[in-house]
Amino acid sequence: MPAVLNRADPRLLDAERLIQQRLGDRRLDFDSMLAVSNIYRAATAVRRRAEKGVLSEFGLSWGGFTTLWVLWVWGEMQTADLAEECDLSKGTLTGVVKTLERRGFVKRSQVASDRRRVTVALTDAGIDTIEGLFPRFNLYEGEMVRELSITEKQTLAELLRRVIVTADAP
Amino acid sequence: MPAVLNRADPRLLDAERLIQQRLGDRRLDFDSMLAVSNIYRAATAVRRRAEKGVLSEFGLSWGGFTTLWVLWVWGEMQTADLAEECDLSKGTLTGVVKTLERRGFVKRSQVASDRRRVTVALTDAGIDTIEGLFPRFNLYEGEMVRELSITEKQTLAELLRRVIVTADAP
DNA sequence: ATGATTTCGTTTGCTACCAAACGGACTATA
DNA sequence: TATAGTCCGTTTGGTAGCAAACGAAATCAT
Repeated sequence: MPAVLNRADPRLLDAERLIQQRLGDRRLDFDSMLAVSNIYRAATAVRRRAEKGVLSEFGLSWGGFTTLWVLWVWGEMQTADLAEECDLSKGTLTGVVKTLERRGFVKRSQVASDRRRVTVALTDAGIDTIEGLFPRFNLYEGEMVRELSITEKQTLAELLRRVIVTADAP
Repeated sequence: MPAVLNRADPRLLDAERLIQQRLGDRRLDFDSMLAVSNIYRAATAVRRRAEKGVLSEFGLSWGGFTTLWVLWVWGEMQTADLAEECDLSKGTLTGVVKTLERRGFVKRSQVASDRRRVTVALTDAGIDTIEGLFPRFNLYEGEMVRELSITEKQTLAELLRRVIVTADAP
């Protein structure tokens, strides 16, 4: 997990040796460690980059963008479905939607047939925003993986997909 | 980014078609989109799993664990170096260290030669914790990538490393 | 039907995270 | 040695994120 594990310098070997020393006889699964820690570091780097670049111009966080995007593609949704599709807890989604509502990007409506339920939909301003933003965001995504060939992007996505399935399994 | 993009069902095609429809004539870099969104989803899944499993038993967050781990491997460090190695802003690190200090895992010391500076070191309790925790955490890491061969783990780590370098570049 | 249970979204209390502002401590230039 | 500038870690103010508690609404069981 620390930055040093990915530097192409002798400290990497130092780090591995130090870790093994701390561990004594216990065995160390270095390949798994590096794979998992790189997933996390890549996600952090990619998210920070997006939020500082494209997203900040539109006053959106990563979660806010995701929510807007899902609503744009799928249209008006009930909050429970929206939370699942955005991979957020329902409590978190309440807050994200509240922020988006304050910014004027979405609106809530109560469902007549079941008054516990609430749907969320984009406003016109929300539609304008996501339509202006998404092409730029997609370019940014391309930038983030510009060192990878198409095949490598697909490999990366597929390997990650298998990790997601494993980690999400009950 | 939404969950549906990774389901092996016709909705994936629906999603791609819907997105393209919303985009009109603008081109869509689907491979990059899927690669980037899977990085983020995998990181979230893996982190959640760790925090609900291994880490919760020790009362640690992901960031708290990382900090403990770095201090264990490298020994006492100044906060600026620690923040960089843990990939956290200095403000965030202050909070994480504060929490770890409250739990009795680390202690701070002022540097005599420069009284602005502060070092952080593990306490005995912190050492016991990380020594008990790390082998379990490494097993968990193996679990998260158990569907991948050794070669695939290395490929994944290498592809991600290239993304990290790109995203971290100024 | 009515009481108990379940199912909604929201609220609450907490940690995490960042950027920017801050104040104390060092340093360089005069 | 002043004093202006720089460099520390901390604080502040904001969003994000979760789990658990909550109140209202629907449904189930009797």
